[in-house]
Amino acid sequence: MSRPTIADIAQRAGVSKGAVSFALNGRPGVSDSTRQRILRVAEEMNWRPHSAARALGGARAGAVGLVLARPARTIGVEPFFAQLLSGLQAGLSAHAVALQLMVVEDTAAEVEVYRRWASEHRVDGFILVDLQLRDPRIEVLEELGLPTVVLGGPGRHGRLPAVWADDRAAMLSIVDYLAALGHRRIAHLAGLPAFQHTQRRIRALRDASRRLGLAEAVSVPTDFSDAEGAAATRALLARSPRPTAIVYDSDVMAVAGLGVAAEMGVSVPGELSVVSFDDSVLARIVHPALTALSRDTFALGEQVAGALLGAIADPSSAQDLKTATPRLTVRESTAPPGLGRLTKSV
Amino acid sequence: MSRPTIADIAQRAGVSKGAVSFALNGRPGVSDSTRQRILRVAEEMNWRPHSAARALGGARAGAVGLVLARPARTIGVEPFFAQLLSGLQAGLSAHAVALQLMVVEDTAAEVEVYRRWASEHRVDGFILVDLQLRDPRIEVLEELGLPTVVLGGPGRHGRLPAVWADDRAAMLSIVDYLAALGHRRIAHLAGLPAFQHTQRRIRALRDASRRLGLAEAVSVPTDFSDAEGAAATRALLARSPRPTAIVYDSDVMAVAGLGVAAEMGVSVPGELSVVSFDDSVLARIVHPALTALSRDTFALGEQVAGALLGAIADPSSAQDLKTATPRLTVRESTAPPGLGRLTKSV
DNA sequence: GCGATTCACTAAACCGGTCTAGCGACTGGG
DNA sequence: CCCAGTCGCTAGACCGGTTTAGTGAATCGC
Repeated sequence: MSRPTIADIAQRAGVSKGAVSFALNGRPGVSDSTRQRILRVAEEMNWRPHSAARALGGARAGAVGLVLARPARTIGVEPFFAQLLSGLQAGLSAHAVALQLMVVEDTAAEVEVYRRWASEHRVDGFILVDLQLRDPRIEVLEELGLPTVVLGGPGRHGRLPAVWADDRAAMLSIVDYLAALGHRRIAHLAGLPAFQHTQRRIRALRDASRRLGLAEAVSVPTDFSDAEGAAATRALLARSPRPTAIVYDSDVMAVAGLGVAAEMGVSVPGELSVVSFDDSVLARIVHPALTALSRDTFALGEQVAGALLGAIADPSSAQDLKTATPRLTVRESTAPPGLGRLTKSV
Repeated sequence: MSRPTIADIAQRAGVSKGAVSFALNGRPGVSDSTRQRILRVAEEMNWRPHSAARALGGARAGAVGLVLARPARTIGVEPFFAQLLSGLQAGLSAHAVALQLMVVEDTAAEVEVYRRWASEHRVDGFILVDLQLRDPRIEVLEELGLPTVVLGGPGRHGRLPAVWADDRAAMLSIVDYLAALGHRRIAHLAGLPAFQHTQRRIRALRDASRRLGLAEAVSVPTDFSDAEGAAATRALLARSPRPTAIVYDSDVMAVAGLGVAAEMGVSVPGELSVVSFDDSVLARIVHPALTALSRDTFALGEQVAGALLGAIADPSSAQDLKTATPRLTVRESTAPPGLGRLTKSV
C-alpha cells in the first residue's frame, strides 16, 4: 500500500473515520483504550497526514510566507538576510512549520504573490520586511486578513504587529562613542532612502550631531551594494576636510570602504575610523576587524518566527515586540582621530 | 463573498463545475465561446485556485523542497548557499513554483523531513545538496519516488539525475596556475571530509602535485568555519618550510586566512599566495582582493531549478547535466613566491 | 424505576477542486 | 436514412481529511 489514509486505519482498527480523526488529533470523543489502539495501528501503518486534505478542510496550511522584492542576485550578498533566514527557520521548524520563500522583482509583484498565496491557502501568515516610507503592502496584508508580522519599526505599519529593534538608540550610541573618542566630522553611508530604517538612522545621526555640537553629519544614500559603498567612500575621502569617521549601514559596504581607504592610503583606524551598523563574520574576519553594531540577527529571526506563530494561534494576542537594542562591539577599526598622522610625524 | 469557488463561477456562468474546470485549465471539452465566457466570469469574480484542493486531487503541490542539514547559524555565513538560493528562486518563480526551505540538525532529521513532505504531498520534488561519501539520503529519495535533482557529482548518486561542475578540472587549473608562477609548496584548506566534493578536490590536488613534481600537497580538513580556517592557517604558516601558497575551499576561510597572515606578518601575495575555491563579493572587497574560482553559483541554482522542473514534468527525461567548469579569476592575492622577501631586502 | 444526561462512537456532509462516464445533439459516411 | 462517431456539456464520484448530527448504551439523579 502506497500511503495509508485514515480510512485504512479505521478499517484495520475496526472503527469509523471520525473516531480515527478524533484519536489522532487528541480531542475528546473516543475512550482512552480505543485511542491507544488507533494510535498503535496508525504507528504500525506509518500514517502521515495529507497536508492538502487538512488544508482543504479549512485547517492550517503549515507554512508561512516570506516574499522579498529585491534583485535575486543581491540576496546572496547580504549576510543579514541569510542570518535572518536561519533564525526564522530555527523558530519555525521547532513547530514543524515550513517557510515558503519567494524572491520577486518589485513591490507590485510582491503584492501579487501575497494575494495569490493567501487565496490559495498556501500559507497561514506572512513576514513583512524592508518596510518602506509609505508602504502599499501594509494595506493589502491588512485586507487579506492573514496574520502578519512586520520586521521593523517603530513607525507606520497599520494594525500589523511588529518586531523591532531600537535603531535610533543604536545610532545614538555609535555617535556618542565616536564623539567621546574626539571625532567631530562623522559621515554616514546610508542604505536605500525609501526604507523607513534608513530615514530613522539618518535622523538619529543628525539629531545626535546637533546635540553634541558636531559638524553637520552628512548621510549619503546608497543601494547597499559594495560598488556604491566604494564609490561613495571615495567621494567622501576626497573632500576637504575629510570626515574622520564613517558609519556604514551594512557590513558589505563597510568592508568595501575599508578597501577604498587602503587604496587611497588612508590608514584605518589612524586617519579614519570605520563603524558598521551590521555585524557578521565579515566584520570579524577582515583586517582591521570592524567595530560593529551587534544585532543578533539570528535571534531576531527566531523572535519574528515566534511572534508570527503566536499571531497565527491567536490573532487577538498580537502586539509589538521590541527586541534588545543592538550593542556596539568595539574592534580594531576605531580610534581617536588624527592618531595616524601623529604616529607618522613622530 | 469571501472567496469564489468554481461552483460559484459555474452558477454565474450557467454551466457545470466540470465545464469551468475544463475552461480554466485550457483543456478540451468546452467550446471556445463558452470558454471565453467562463474565463470572463472567473476574472470578474477574481477567482484563484485553492492549492490544497488541487493537491488533494493528486495534482501538483506547486512547490519543491530543499532541506539543509547544517547548524542553522552557519547558513547565513556561507555566501555560496545564499547565492544558490537566489538562483533557485529565480528559476522556480519564473514557473510560479515556490521553494520550501527547512534547516535541520542532522542527516537523520533531514531524511525524516523528506519522508514527511513526500507523504504529505507538500512538494513535487527535492533538491539534494552536500553529497556525502556514502549518502544514506539517496536510497530514501529513490524509494520515495519523487523527482529529485542532486547538486554535485560526478559520482555515486544512484539513479538520481545530477547537476554538477567539474571540480577536478577546476582544482587542476588552480594548481597549474600556481605551479606556473613558481610555487612548489602548495597547501589546501579543505572542507568537511565527509563531502564528496572535498575528497574530489583533495585527490585532484594530490594528482596534480605528483604530475608537476611539486612537494606533496597537504590538505587540511575543516568544518568550513572562519574559526577553523584561521586556526589551520596559523598551523600551516608555523611550519618550516612553510607553504608559499594556500588554496581555500571557501571564501570565508580564505578571508580568515588573510587575516591570520597579516597578524603573523606574512605579506600577501609577497610571501604567501592565497586562492579561494569560491568567489563572491567577499573575495572582491577584501584587501588584497582574492584570486578566486568563479563559479556562477546563481546560474547554478537556476540550472538546478530548471533540471528539477524538467524532471517533474517528465521524470523519464531526467539526466545528468554538466555545468560550465569554474574559471580562475586572478586578482591581487597571488604572485610568484619569494617576491615579498625580495622587495623587502632591496 | 424511570426520564434525563452523558459517553463512545458512526454515518455522512463538507472543503474545492479534478476527472470520468454518460447523454443528447449534430455530423459524416455509406 | 440510419448508424457510428464526435462534440459540448452535465452529473457525480473522488481525493483525505474534519466536523456535525445522530444513535444506542450506560450512568445519573431523585
